[in-house]
Amino acid sequence: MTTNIEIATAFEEMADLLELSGENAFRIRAYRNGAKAIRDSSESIAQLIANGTDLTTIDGIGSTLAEKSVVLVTTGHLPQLEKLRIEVPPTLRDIMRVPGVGAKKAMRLFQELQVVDLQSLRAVCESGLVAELKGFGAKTQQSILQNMEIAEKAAHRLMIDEADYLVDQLRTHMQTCSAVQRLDFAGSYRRGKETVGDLDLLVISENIAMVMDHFGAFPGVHEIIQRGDTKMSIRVTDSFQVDLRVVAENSWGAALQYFTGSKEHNVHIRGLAKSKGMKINEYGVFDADDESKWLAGTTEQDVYAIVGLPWVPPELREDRGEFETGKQSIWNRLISLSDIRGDLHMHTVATDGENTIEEMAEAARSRGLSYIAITDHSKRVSMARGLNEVAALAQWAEIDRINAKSDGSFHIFKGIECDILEDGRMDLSDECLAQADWVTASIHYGQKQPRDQITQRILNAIENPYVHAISHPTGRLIGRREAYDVDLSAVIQAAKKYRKCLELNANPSRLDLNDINTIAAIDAGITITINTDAHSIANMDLMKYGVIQARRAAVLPENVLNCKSLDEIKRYLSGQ
DNA sequence: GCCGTTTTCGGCCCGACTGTTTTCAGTCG
Repeated sequence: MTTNIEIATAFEEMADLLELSGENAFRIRAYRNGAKAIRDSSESIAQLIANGTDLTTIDGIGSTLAEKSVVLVTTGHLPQLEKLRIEVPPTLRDIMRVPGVGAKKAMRLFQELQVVDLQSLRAVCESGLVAELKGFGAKTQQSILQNMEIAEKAAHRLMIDEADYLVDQLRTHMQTCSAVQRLDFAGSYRRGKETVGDLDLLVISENIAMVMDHFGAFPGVHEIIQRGDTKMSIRVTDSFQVDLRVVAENSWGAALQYFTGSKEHNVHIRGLAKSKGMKINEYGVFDADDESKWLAGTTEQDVYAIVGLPWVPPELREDRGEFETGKQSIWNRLISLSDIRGDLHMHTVATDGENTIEEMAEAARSRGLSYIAITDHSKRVSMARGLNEVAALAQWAEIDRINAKSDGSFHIFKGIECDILEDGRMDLSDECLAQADWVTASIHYGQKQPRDQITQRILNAIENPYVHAISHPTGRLIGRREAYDVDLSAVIQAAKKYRKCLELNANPSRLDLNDINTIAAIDAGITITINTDAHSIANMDLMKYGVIQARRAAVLPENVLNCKSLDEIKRYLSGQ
């Protein structure tokens, strides 16, 4: 079955190839918008088509893209795309990824120097032919050569915890500059995206030169890409770009709003302003008829208020419905880290963890939690010395002894991360699982199985009366491994029917469920868990990344099982 | 190509920086 990602990818390629052909810019944008709408859709487009749903009801999909979607899903081919691929070499898209080379330059390089890919681009740069092209010049040729490495490394993005580390370093460095009056990080980092392609640093200062000098002296700086009157960009190690923007005090809110994005969110809000006779840029909100008339911009709240919106939490600024009235009343109740009362997925030295049960419990207690579940691996995960029935029962007996010594303010639940075997059975017997307080089921092996088989395995686990939750339900590892081919809507429906939980795994390399799948789960009325899957005490600090991901799906505390108090969750687990 | 509380045509977000120009095009975010 054609996935949403496959359809979106086809439309994105259409957009790129149309852009190379010099098509109308708005037509290109329509393809990109359509691709985003499909990528962001929590429902399977192929399924919608199979159900006979009219795709033009999706915002951004008109009659043309709807028809092309149907053709692609039903035949597996998109004739227009295949025709474009003949007219324009698809490998020119790689050239467009070189910073400084867009569609126009790429197409001229192709037409005048027969450049078709990065390799031939390098050749014509090194032979000096590019510098002789009208409008290119020696500097352009030189910068293309320098930037090719970045394109060859293929869009290196930082995971959210790596970005966090870099932000800390930059913040510490910039705070020692006396000219900095205020600073914050905007962009996708502020929106809490699971990976970050660059960082946007915003500063208020009256001495721009001093701030820029200080920025350029950041110890990790690799190269200064550009430096203008208000904007400067550096590259830090591993080709990662950091942008600095220095703004005046009364533009702070407008600039923070502008640079937080997303691009789609900003396009939407500026269109909204325009329809109300106003213009928004990074300096403020202005009267469209008299642009000298400044209306707002000191705070983000002011910017949103003047176009008739409440302040939008950054995590929700993706143009996924945040402008619709009716969705906004819950924003002040979005989940935050302090709502988390427990952690229901973690490992100990009994399998592949680094700490003992008591150490994990003490670490959780010191982080303000009132309960944990110890969920070591089951025997199938032999690499981690997974527990068999006897070992599991022994561990639970030990947990009973530890709990018996407790004053009752903190509780350790007897849990297991039980493998869902390749043949669809659970790794431990029902008799054993029945004695656990908490069973979370996972797939670790047979991840390449076909869709029906993988889906059926997870459905089996959901139907098992002793299983409470499914861990990392799609198995993806960000940047390393794709999700397994699972029919998640079937999983969600089953979880709904059997009142089971789905996990949002907070580990930054998992964050699984992702934001879109979490939206789908919450919309279906599923209770999720947000767990660290900690293999050490230090890993318990990863909870915040799961919470950020949940906020991106507008999750409220009542949607999350481990936001329940200890008494509440005891009642829940005893089935009352 | 999409869209509509200015609705079936005529719009579609906006500005900084660079390199190449001699007033601007291309790229980027």
